[in-house]
Amino acid sequence: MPDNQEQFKYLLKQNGLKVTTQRIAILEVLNSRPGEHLTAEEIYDFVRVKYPDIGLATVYRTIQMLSELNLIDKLSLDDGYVRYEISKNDTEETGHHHHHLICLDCGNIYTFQDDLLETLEMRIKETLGFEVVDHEVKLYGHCKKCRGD
Amino acid sequence: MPDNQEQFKYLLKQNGLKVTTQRIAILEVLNSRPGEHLTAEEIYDFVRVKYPDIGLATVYRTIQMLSELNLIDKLSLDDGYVRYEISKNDTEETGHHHHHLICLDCGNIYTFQDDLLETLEMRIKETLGFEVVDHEVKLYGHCKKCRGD
DNA sequence: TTGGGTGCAAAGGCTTTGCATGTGA
DNA sequence: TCACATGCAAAGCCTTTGCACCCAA
Repeated sequence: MPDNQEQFKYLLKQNGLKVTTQRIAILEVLNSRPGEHLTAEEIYDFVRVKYPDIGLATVYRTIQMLSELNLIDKLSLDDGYVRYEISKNDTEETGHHHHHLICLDCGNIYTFQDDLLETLEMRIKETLGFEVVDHEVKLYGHCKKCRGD
Repeated sequence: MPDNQEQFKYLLKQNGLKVTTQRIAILEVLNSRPGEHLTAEEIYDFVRVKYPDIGLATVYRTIQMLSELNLIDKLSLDDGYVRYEISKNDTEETGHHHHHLICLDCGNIYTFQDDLLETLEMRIKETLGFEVVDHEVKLYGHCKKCRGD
C-alpha cells in the first residue's frame, strides 16, 4: 500500500493537485478494502472513524478525481448507488477491468478475470470497425451458497 | 407491431391489469423505435405528441411495468439516465440480452448478438458453482465513423 | 359500480455546486 | 503568500409517492 500511496502522491503533484490529509485518508480506506464495492456514503463513514470532520462533498470530489486518475473503478449495480473499488490494473496499457458476478439472492459480488472477450473484441474490430478500449461485464445469477440452501 | 400489442394486452389482462390508452401509447412509442435507447423523458416527449395530457409519472410507472413483464430492456450508460428499448428476445427461455457497443466519441450505441459468453458462463458454473441467468455487457470504444475522421 | 390507473405536485435520495474559510507548496 | 481544497448547506436532477379524480371492466 505504500507503493500505491506514493504513486498517488506523485500523480497528484504531476497534475498540479495538492496532497491533502483527506485525499490520503480516502485512498487508504479504498486501499484497505480491495474487492469490496463501497458507495460514497460507506467510504464517508469509514473515513470519519479517523477523520470525523471530513465532509461528504469532499468524498464525492475525491472519488471523482481518483476515478479520473484510474486509481479506482466504478461499478453500478442499478440500485441507485455508484460503487467504487481500488483498481488492480496490472497492465496499465489495456486498462481492462475484471468482471463481476452478482448474486440475485444475497447480493454478494464476486469477481473473476477472463480474457475471453479479447477474441470477441478482435472480431468486432474486424467486422464492424469498432475499436473496443474498455468493457464492463456484469453477470447476474445465483451463487453457490444460495443455490445450496 | 399488432402482434406485440396483442401480446401486451394479453399480458396485462392475465396479470389483472387494465388496458389503458396511456399504456398502449407508451408501448407503441417504444415499439416504433427499435434499437433506440430512450430515457423516460424522451418517451414522455414522444408520447405527448399524440397524447399531450399524459403525465411523466405515468410514463415512469408504465416503464417499470413493461420492464417487469420483460417487454422492454433497461440500459444504463452511467450518464444519469436509465434508458429503455423494446425487447427483442427471440428465445423466451434464456432471456439473454444483446450487447452494446458504446462510442466514446459520438455517443452512438450499436448492438450485436453473440453467444461467446455461453462458454464462459458454463465454465463459471463448473468452477465457481455460480449459475448465471442474465448478463449485461457494455463495450466502450471508438466507432468506425469516428475512427475514420 | 368500483378498484385499479392517471395527473399533478410534492417528496425522496444520490450527487453536485456555491461560497466563505482553511491550508499545502 | 495564494491558488487549490474543504465543509457546510443549498441546489440539481432523476425518480418515486401521495392523493383526489377518472375510467376500464
